[in-house]
Amino acid sequence: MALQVRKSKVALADERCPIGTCMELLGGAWTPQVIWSLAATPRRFSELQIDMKPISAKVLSTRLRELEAKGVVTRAVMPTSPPSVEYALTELGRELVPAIEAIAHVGFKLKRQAGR
Amino acid sequence: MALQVRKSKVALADERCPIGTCMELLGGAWTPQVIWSLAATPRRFSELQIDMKPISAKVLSTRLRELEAKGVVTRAVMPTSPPSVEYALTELGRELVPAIEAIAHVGFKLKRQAGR
DNA sequence: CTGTATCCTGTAGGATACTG
DNA sequence: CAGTATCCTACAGGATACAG
Repeated sequence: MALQVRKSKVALADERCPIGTCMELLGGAWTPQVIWSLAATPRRFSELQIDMKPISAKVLSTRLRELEAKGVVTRAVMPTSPPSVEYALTELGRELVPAIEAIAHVGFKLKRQAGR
Repeated sequence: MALQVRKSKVALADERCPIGTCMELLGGAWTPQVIWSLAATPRRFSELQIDMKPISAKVLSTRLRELEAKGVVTRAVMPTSPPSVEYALTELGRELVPAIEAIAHVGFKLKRQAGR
């Protein structure tokens, strides 16, 4: 599975469409799931990997770096041995949660209707 | 700009994550914007092109076909000359609107904060 | 007006292997 | 544990041209 967001010649964040502005943040494969996982509680790298089973380390790493660069998540290295790293949502990240929840809500509803 | 959704070996709609289920519907470049445009009122092909200025006819067409196949939009050919076609959201499509609105809301908020 | 058919390209992201 | 480095491929989607 994968979700990509590609920039085109025209900015995703068109002046007239606020959707692009937000999609820039939650675009990219697994991004909504990452935020969803972090919404409940801060998590470590390996925990996120487990949350999203088939995600590759590379992609998870990439996503986390992107989100960190965008100010959506924070990365905190715990001085333990072996080292562990905690990722958490920033305030900006929390603003995205309602949107993710709306998406998850629809998904949940669809799955219920879909059969089981 | 562009938004892609790619299927991987693992179903996007994982049993444990409802997000994938919903993202399957609004994945793909421009898909959220298409639904957003149709949310207000049914629209014709060329109107949608105008709404999303830089979208190519091919992609818009592709998106609309996908959404139609998924039961998100309906396509109605009006027997006029020249022919015009009206696209509208189905009931399923309307279920997606709150999620899109949540996304748009965040986007709008971010843009306001972002400067102007 | 409403598309469809081609062609072409970048790039996202999966696999795998390796590091501190 | 928490990544990074490569390599590789599929495929999304942009342009363009044409069609009913």
